[in-house]
Amino acid sequence: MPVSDASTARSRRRHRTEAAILEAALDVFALHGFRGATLDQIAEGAGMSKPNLLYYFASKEEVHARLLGDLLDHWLAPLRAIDPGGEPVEEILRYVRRKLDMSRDYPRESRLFAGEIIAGAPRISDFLVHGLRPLVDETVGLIRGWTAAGRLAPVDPMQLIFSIWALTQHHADFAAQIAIVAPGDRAGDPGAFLDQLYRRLLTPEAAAERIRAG
Amino acid sequence: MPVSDASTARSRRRHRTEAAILEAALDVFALHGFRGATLDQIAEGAGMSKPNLLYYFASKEEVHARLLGDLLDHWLAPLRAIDPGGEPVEEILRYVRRKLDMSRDYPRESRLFAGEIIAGAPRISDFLVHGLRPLVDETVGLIRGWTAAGRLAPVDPMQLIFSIWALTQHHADFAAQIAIVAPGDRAGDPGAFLDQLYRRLLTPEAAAERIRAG
DNA sequence: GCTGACCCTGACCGGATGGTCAAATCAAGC
DNA sequence: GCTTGATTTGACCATCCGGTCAGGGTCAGC
Repeated sequence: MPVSDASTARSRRRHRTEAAILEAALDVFALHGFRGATLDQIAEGAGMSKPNLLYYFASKEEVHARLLGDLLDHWLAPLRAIDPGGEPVEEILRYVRRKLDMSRDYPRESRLFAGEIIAGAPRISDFLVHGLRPLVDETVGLIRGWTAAGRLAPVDPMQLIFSIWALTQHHADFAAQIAIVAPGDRAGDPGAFLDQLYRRLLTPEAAAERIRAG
Repeated sequence: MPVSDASTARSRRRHRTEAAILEAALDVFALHGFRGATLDQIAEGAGMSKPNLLYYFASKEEVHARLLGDLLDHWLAPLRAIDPGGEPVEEILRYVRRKLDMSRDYPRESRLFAGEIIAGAPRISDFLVHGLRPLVDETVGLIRGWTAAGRLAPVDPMQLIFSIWALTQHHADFAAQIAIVAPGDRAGDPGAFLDQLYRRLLTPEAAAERIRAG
């Protein structure tokens, strides 16, 4: 197992170095966007020289593409996790919670994505067209079905999805603003608020009355 | 009135040139952020040479600062327009509508602001601290009063304000994503959706009944 | 048609930026 | 300890960037 061992040890080492580069690159790209980021800054953040960084990644674009690729894999998971067989309101609330968790746990990824969209999505339009759109279409159909069955209050499904994206990503993308306007504990709990908001919006009238009567 | 005429004619001409520069600069800054924007690109967009641009503005920072200054004046207006003497739900819905109108009519300004926040708000923290925060605090107090008087369903006021910002700005900041995921008429009407959403959330009657139901 | 202030630009500068290269260093197998 | 391939970097390059400067054009007032 000499060759195999050596190769895996090397590959592990290589993997760690790449991870350090991607980590530093995420900081810089999330803060300044693709054009505003510099390889020198990324290399410094990763604790190495610029030529060494370019030994692991062929170009600035490649680093950026790798980050986006890794990110977009995660991006669709919460949408996919919606269970068509579940209770509609609870399924959507679960989706909201997952999205909010992602914003809390991966704020830089969220900002990277936001920056890319603001810049006109030049590098991720393929993902949006062939990855996100079909899944959204599917989910829109699912929501329409739920609404038609009276298990969900009648809402515009597309707008509903957009609203969830907006409300959850906001906490990551605009963290700097939130930290200034509502420093410390004054911000309240986004999770509880969103739960309340979507429960009120989505609970069908019949169910609401049943609860009222119950 | 020779001198006066000449001076106003010149000032008018100067004003037009500055406007052309700011117009082009808004395009570029909104798309690529401060660091990603270049003076050459702005000058080309404004149809002039870079040195001429720098004849009107001393530096890249000055162009950017001017854009932000002009923008931030507009930014607070909708919040200020909330009438403490009005009907709570309608006042907040009016605020939502105004914010949504701004996102529709000034999407580049919205993206400029968003990019600045994502970048850590290095150039607008003063505005956030001394302009936005006090006004938000005031509005939070107003909402608390309304809630205490039973004229508004009990909601976290700060979270309510954040949600309005998120939901309205989203349509400008993420326009590229929306255009791809829901091209053409499939997007529905954001105004109607937000109206429905906030009416359900804020109308106190619903809250009372929900509490009754326990 | 001369003057003087304003407007505009080509050429240029110093420094940053993405990327290359040859040489030095390191780690692992013998 | 020697070899070999993977890793790392200082020096360098072409280009771009923000900004300067000297000079030329424009135009209103005389």
